[in-house]
Amino acid sequence: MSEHPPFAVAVDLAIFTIRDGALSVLLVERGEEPFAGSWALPGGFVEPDEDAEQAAWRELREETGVAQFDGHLEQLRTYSAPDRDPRMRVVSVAHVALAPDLPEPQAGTDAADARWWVVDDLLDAAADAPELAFDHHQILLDARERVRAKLEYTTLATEFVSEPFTLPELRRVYAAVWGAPPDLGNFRRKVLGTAGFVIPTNARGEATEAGGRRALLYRRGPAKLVQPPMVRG
Amino acid sequence: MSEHPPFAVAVDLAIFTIRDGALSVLLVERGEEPFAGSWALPGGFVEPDEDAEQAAWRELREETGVAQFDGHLEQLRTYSAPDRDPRMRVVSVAHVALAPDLPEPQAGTDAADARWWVVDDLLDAAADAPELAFDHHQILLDARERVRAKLEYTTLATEFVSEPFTLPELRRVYAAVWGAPPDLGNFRRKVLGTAGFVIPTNARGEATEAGGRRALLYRRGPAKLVQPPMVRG
DNA sequence: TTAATAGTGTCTATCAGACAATATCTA
DNA sequence: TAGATATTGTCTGATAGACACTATTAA
Repeated sequence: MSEHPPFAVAVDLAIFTIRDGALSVLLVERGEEPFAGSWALPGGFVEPDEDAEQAAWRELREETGVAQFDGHLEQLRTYSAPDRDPRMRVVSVAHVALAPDLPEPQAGTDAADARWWVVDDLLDAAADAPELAFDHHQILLDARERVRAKLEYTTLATEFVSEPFTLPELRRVYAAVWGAPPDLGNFRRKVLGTAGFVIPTNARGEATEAGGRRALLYRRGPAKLVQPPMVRG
Repeated sequence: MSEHPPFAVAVDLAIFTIRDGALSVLLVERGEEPFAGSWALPGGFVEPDEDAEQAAWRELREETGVAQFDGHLEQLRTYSAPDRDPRMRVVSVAHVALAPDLPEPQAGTDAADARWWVVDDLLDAAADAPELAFDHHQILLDARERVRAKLEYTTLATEFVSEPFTLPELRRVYAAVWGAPPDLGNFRRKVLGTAGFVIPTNARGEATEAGGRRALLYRRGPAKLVQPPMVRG
């Protein structure tokens, strides 16, 4: 057995939400070197008495400023290229978080600024999109693909909406993540035909200024999987 | 930003193959503390100049004794409980590897012994199944589930057979991983109906002592996904 | 009344599940 | 020829895709 050189272990988070109909991610502007002034995924080092998931939950609360975060968090994968951090050897356990529309974030102690970005603007080459620090561009790519894929075969989309919610709201989640809305009738058939996807209530949603029929309200059901999967348009 | 305490970063491997019709995994008997005498997944520490995947490939070659390993390797997930190694803080990036029937392994420098185990015997409570070291029972559980799931929507099963192979051979891979064989006719229709899953050759397989028609031989195709997925029996 | 949004119904091509029939091989 | 294995064919119920139609609401 060889020696085991010292590493630092960090967590990075791709925190997604739907804002104005677009899949958005929280970025922080780094206040310190390396990459001072660059935008990066929020994250931090794992403490001696916690595992990576606990560290991710802690960072999530710190960065969003939400004490009672009720969204979804899961491990994505680990990034460990030797030169990914110029300071020293840092291995990052990346995570993906989903949440209903969150408030504008507060800049943390080590971040100069923090704001929501439209994911497609960051990844699909928009004019004013910043380069991301470290390997965070790749992490964000992988994270978006994870979310896109999971909407197909899980009920994870409900984590993007606050309860109670309407089916048109839920459908707009799919539209935002996939880039195009699934067929209206087929979408309703799939969601309502999957036992435990949503639980109906008797209430109806708010009236909008534009008019139109008021939609029925639902809550999240216990089902986690959708089988057979929905197909990406 | 807080301090970043030193960690050791390791890789552990769940190396799967099909032996005698059963999904099998390579375990090593530990020769050193902690868990001396216990069986464990092969693994080792990440070196300063390599990333986790390179370390996994290196360990794979060392443990299987195969210089030219032509199977599949992918990252599973990272295990980081603070007390998972009693010596010190070790974070392990677990990987899954698939390969056609491999030779009996040689015990490495730090392993007292190495052998193949039937996975279901280890996980589904057989009488003589050993307790695994560290959190390797959980890792093996997660690894098996990853393989089971990926057979549904990918062509990964072909990584378990040597080229050229027959469809009955490929079907026995599904039987071993899922516990029951998929329907004969429907399986053939699915495999042959998925463009690029397998590439036909003109040759036929060897004759068996039991007799019977000789099966046609195929090679792996370029397709990686199966859509819609096969359904687990 | 009109425009906008929500919800329901229907037709059809496709396909998975089940299972039967035929072909080819060795002993 | 008999037994074993491989390959092909067929019937049917379920369902996804496409799209038309009805219902409800605000301006």
